[in-house]
Amino acid sequence: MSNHSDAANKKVCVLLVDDDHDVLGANARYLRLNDLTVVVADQAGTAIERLRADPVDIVVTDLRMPDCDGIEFARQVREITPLLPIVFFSGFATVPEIVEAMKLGAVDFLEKPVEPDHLLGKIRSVSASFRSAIALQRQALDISDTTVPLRKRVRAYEKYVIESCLLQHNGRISCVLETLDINRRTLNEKMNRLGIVRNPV
Amino acid sequence: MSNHSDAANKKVCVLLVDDDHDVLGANARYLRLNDLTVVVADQAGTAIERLRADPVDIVVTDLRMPDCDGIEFARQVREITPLLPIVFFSGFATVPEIVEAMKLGAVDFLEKPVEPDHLLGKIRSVSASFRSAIALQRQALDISDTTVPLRKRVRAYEKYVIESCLLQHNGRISCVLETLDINRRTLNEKMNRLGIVRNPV
DNA sequence: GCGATGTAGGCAATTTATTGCCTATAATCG
DNA sequence: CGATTATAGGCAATAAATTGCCTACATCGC
Repeated sequence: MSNHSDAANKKVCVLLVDDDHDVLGANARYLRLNDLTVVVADQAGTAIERLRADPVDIVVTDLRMPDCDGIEFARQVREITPLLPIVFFSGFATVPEIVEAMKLGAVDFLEKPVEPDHLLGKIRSVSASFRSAIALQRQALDISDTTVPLRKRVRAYEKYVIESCLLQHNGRISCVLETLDINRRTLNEKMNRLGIVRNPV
Repeated sequence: MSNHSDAANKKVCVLLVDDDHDVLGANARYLRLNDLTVVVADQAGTAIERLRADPVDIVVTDLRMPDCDGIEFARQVREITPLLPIVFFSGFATVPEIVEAMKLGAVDFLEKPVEPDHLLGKIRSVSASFRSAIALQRQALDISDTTVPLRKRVRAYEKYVIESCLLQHNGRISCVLETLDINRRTLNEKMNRLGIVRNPV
């Protein structure tokens, strides 16, 4: 679908999550008309599956979902892809929810109802300007108040470092070995353990 | 006094901005009792003056102020000190306000009324993470040129997480154990390995 | 003083991670 | 085609981290 190998004419691929089927359908249609690839899901579980199945460039999700709250969903997304930009929208959001979402690296927070056109603009600007140092920094440095095992945090951090490094060197393992000053066998083991997928260069 | 190390001796300096004099006074008193230096201001203009006059380590401000809104204030702060951590609090904040505040680099957003104790914990954790943030940033996020071993990065990150957590819970080991979901012996070992000093509570 | 609480650390068993050696599999080049 | 390069992974030795058990020490309230 969204083949990452050809940067020039690659379509931006959006994972759109909303439990309201009408809104979901309408937005998806509008985005597709505007030359985006759209993967839809009407709940968090499905969205995570889709995410595992197919790499996307940005996640746009409702904060309120029937099967799982958006913050928890964002955490799961972060475990799979620590770098993926997430845009939230919601009709009723509390202050801690918004703050937590932003800390989890949300790039924006829209209020319902979301204008399709506004959404499109947001997606375009985000996918264009993503990879701001601040976003990465926040994500890596954030310490939340909640109970998150140190083990888990360290794993997430390690994954993030390795993935960033991979991205930076276009998936060239030998460069990562050198940059991170690490034994090849160790890197292999870590990537397996952390579930880092090797995308073909 | 004499039982503190050099690093611990340096008091954290807080710029506290609130137009409610009673709350301002009460919070300032509480923070001072807990060994922080507090500079107060009851409006944005004065706060900016204070900021220019005297370097502070963290700004804690109301979002609503008589002479200027908090977002505009944060912009002015950013012009003077682009990296200074800002914590907002407010009773009525809109979604765009919170999002904008977080984008301007707010490190947190508290809801009024703010518990003095909660505020203290927040300030300590923020100033701690900020202190190590620069070092960590160099090691962890400056992926580009230098070869920084993954090992070293992970160590720095672990140290940073533990230290922040310690500060956030005012040095109470048992809380850290719970928050980080870690065995006591393991934490002890890690702290020794990473050279984390236990400052007396 | 005495017991309760919170903490540190020695020791040793166990688990987990690292890594060298060797082989295998693609892909690419000449 | 064969040689070269880049990579993955099995196996096993070794190194390091985790953690339970036990002891010790300080502090605090009674």
